[in-house]
Amino acid sequence: MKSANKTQGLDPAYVCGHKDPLAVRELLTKVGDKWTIFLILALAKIHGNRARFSELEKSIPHISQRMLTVTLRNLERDGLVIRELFPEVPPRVEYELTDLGKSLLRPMEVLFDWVSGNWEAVRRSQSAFDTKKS
Amino acid sequence: MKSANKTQGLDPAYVCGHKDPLAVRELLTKVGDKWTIFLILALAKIHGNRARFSELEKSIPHISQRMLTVTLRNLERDGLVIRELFPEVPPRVEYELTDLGKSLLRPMEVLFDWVSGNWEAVRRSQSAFDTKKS
DNA sequence: CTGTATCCGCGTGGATACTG
DNA sequence: CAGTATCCACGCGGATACAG
Repeated sequence: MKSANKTQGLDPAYVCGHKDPLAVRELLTKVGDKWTIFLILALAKIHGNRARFSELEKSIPHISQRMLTVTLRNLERDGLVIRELFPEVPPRVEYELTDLGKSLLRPMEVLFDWVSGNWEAVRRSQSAFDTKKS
Repeated sequence: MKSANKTQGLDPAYVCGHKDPLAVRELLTKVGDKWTIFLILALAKIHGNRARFSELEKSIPHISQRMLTVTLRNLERDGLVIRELFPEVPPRVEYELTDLGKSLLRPMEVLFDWVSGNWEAVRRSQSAFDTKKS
């Protein structure tokens, strides 16, 4: 199958050395989405892997109702959260992280912590770069 | 690891409990970008935190020349990579991860590994979801 | 309270052509 | 080789209105 795709002794496409590179890239795009990250983290920490729609909305400043709904639907479809509807008046809906969703928690936290700890350094670098260019 | 819990019991906006929530969200969007992730990982592994333009292009299937250039410029501006031009004919340009860039390596790998290890489970969940809905 | 539906402006990014 | 410059199609996502 892959007999002669060596350039200098290493696979040039090693990063995508998967059965389905497109699927990997697609999923990577999804889990890297800012609303997805905020949602996973919020869902985990508000009470403990479980929260209702309105709580999530309050916990994630500036997210539109549309994006909250859309992102939650995608997470449900991807098997990362479970949606539970309580037929009350007024209606109540709770979302809970699945085991798969919980397993994504660590990667999200790691990424979020890096951003939290380094955004100021990045900002300084940007300023220096822009100054040098002007 | 639970760095965001520096606030009292239950801050509804704990996720954005930073001096500049907008900056954090913005940077999170950038480091979550698929081309950024592939680029950081490729840069680190081709030879060892250093590679030239054409090598990166080969290592990241389907990336356009434009996006490679744009992403590299942003990474340089953010202080994650350093660009070094060798005035030869033909010209040669090498990019190298800075210390800040290297510190982002682990988060990227963690996220990438999760995707690599779970995209099939996600795909199955999607199929089940779609079947149930149709 | 928890959505769904529609409109639509705007940024993202591919394709293409050209340059030092 | 390593870009830069344009054009422009497309989808993301905000705003708004409405519903169960």
